Amino acid sequence: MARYKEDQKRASREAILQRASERFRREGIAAVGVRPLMADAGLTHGGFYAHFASREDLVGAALEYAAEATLDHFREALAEAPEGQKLERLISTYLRPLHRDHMGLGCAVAALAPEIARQDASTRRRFDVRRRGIVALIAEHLPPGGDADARLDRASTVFATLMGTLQLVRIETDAAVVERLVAAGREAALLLARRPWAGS
Amino acid sequence: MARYKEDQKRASREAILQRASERFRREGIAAVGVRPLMADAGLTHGGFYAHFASREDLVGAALEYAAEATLDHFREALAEAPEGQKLERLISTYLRPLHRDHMGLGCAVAALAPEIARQDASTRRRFDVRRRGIVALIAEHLPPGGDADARLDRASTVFATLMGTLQLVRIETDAAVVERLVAAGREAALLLARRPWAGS
DNA sequence: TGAATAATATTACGATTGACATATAATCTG
DNA sequence: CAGATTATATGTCAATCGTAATATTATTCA
Repeated sequence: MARYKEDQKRASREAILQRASERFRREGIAAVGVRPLMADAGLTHGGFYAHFASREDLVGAALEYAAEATLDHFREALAEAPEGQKLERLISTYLRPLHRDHMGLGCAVAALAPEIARQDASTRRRFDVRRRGIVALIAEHLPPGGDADARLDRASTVFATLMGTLQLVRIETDAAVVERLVAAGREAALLLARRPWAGS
Repeated sequence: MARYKEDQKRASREAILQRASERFRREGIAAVGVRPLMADAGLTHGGFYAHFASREDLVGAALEYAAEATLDHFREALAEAPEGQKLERLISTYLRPLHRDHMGLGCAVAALAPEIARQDASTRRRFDVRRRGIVALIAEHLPPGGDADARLDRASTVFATLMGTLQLVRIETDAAVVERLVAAGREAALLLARRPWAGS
């Protein structure tokens, strides 16, 4: 049944997705064509349509892939943090220079949010499920209290602050200002996360 | 000296910039070519290089233009607000549906932050001056107290939260979730802006 | 071994890209 | 009106785009 080494096709698809998710984040979705992408994955462009129905389809799949990778990455960072410092670790990890300087390997929302907003609703929905995963991860590590919805709402604001700060920092050209922005962003995120719940 | 109606060239340049700043925000910088852009401005593509040294040069100028327009827009919104409600008005204006639904006319940072981050440092610097203007505008309307740097730092966190929230909302496909995100974002921005200054 | 099939390569399509050289048309000076 | 000059238009360049049809290579079953 299976000609070629088994899993050959799956491995190729995985390679394409891995490269696409990285290059989309680093260079932007619109800036990366099918041909250079396939070449980067060690293939020629002709075979592309054996793996994806269209470029649009690849974009959706690559966004899923990137979000999944981001989620795994932060889950690992959380697992390594001592109990009681999970939230600080998450925030520090998100804002650290390593993350800022490698857009291609970091948070897909921070790297692509406006471009994702321009995609069709169907593509956006493919990504959105995973984005909520990141918010849920933050919600899990908020101080106890509040109902599930309130916790998700608050986690969203923490995430918005972190993501917004990271994007501002990536634009900033003055290194001293970068330091101050990061410190202020971290402090703000912690404040939002730790304030008392509803009726004090 | 002046052949053609005077200011003809200036008017053309202005038209190109106006269209470019809008289409870049709506469609993304990488997605808009010189030719369709010139056609949109009622000109043909050949004359482009009489106005700009290169596409890259246009990008920088259009980013300046967009940031300037955004700044004017929010200055007007602030002028209309009654004293003592300036800050709420700024936050509400930033997060209202009109702004969310018209990316081409809204905040250039929210529409283009990651793409701006990918530009050369020189292009980034052209934009960054204006971005700080928006932050300064927020800083002016924070509660009294704190030194100038502290006020700018705090204003940056408020802006990061607003911008991050707007981007998340633009991705979200569920209308009910959008409402909740906006409410939570507004509340968070106000909280960050109004917390007491020194210790405690 | 040879036929069947699956994965990838080759080649090509029309359309579009940024850039530029040259031609046209519109305006003012004399 | 004549002539100089300026703004825009036309046409072209190689390169690249997404997509697809077809050819080639690699693998396994009979």
